[in-house]
Amino acid sequence: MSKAITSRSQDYSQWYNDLILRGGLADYSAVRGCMVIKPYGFTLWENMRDVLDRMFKETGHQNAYFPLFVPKSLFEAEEKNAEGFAKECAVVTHYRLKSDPNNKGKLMVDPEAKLEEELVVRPTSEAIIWNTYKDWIQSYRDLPILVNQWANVVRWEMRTRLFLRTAEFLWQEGHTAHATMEEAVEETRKMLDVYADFVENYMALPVIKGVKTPNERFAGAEDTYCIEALMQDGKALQAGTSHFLGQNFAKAFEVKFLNRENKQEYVWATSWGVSTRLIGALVMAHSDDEGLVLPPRIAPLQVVIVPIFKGEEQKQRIDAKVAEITKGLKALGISVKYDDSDNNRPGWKFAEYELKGVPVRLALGARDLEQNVVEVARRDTKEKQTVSLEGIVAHIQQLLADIQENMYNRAKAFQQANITNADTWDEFVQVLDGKAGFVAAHWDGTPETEEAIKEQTKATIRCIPLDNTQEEGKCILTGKPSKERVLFARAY
RNA sequence: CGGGAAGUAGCGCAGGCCGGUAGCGCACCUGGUUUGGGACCAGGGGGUCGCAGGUUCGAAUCCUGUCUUCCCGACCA
Repeated sequence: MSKAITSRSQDYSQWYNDLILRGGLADYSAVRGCMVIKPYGFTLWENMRDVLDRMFKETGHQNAYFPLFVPKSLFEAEEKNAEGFAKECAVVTHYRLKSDPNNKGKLMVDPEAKLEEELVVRPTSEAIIWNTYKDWIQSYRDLPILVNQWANVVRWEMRTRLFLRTAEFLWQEGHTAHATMEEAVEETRKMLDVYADFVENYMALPVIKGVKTPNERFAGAEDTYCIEALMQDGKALQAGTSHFLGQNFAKAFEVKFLNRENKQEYVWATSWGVSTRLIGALVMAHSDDEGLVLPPRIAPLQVVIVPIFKGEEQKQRIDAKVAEITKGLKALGISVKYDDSDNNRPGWKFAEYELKGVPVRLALGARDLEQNVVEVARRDTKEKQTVSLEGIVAHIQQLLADIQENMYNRAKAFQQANITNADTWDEFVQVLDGKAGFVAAHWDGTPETEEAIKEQTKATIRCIPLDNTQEEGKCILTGKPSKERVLFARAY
């Protein structure tokens, strides 16, 4: 393994790839656009998943599972949704292979095993789920339905990037059904808040909650809410979405319920999701030129202990002390690894665990034992401190909390410093090409203007912030009147 | 899907123009010495040269196709 990873200033994209691969999160696979998530990366995902799953359950949701395959006729029922995804769908057309008579030892698709109806590999599950909900819902007493599923989906992307955009990815998709519009809207907003809470408090990543413009809206939704995060290179990344689907799917799939007045009504719907893309966001937001920097609350490994010793006698004394510390940490639910492997020396281990983003590293040697201290290094600031072994467990617990907070504060300061107002077209372009980040500017509210700005600058409207201050202004492109600024950025 | 680059041992690369015994560094294995920021010595193992065709007495090398990855565009979470 060579020493250095590509630095951010040298090549940001390569830096990102290096971190994923060398940090042990994922690998490329033999399948185009699909990656292998390695144990270290998957543990990270599991940690994120566990927290979210708990949050979903606390807000009244239950998990269920729906098929991977969606019959084409169901898929196309909600036209806007179908059209939106049509270009990137994998389709199953046959159900059998056979030996190739012209090519010994090889297989071919059996032309006689063509499916009556093609199956779309789900790019999202609204269709199959709403087709199912039709059977679950008769009266208002059956509502609401609050269901989430953890699943894989496939979107046949032209250009893929590890975690950010892969052909297959893991996610969760919540699909809820409600008796009233108000309740569905409330659900949409509630889950957006859950996402923001999770991303900010567990991933230490500040986000802006907003609503998408019609151009950026989910296909088939009435309103798409989002949380937008800012990466270190000044590009924005959509970290989660929550959709108010109105009655679009209920109408497409004839899902009606009998209300208290004994009248048939269409059901109101929401859907919401976050994906393994969040891992990409995490990497790009916090990490540095030495490797990953992972927030303690979701890090696969929170503490690593490296022994430094001469001879077996010293090693045994260190082992005994480490066992004590480890026991104390585990009792507090802190994950810890004692790396006493003999094939690498301490310096190598230091570099390795920095690359992997382990929040806290302890180095314990004979000298430390004599003085009853230990060297504590924190990954976020790379500071090293010699700390008394008395109360070390409590110290580490506090340090993990400090790191979590510091990472959030640092990212928050970066985000705040990179939201720039622009009042003229020149200013707008200058900011985008210079410091980048979010540009808060007036827009006349038309899709045409949004499209024109996108064509000229590659910047899109990331969102209209929910808590937006209202102020009179003029559209930076057309000069037409506007009542509020919207957030533009170049985005992943 | 267009434009560029690349694929040779687990990783990073040389060899390729000019066809003729497949190499180097790191990693790995064994033994020993080591251990406070990517250790050292000695010995050793490992490769259908991405894959499939073709040219040739002979192909990592030449030709054709194909797959995968990276970078840049159009499309998207």
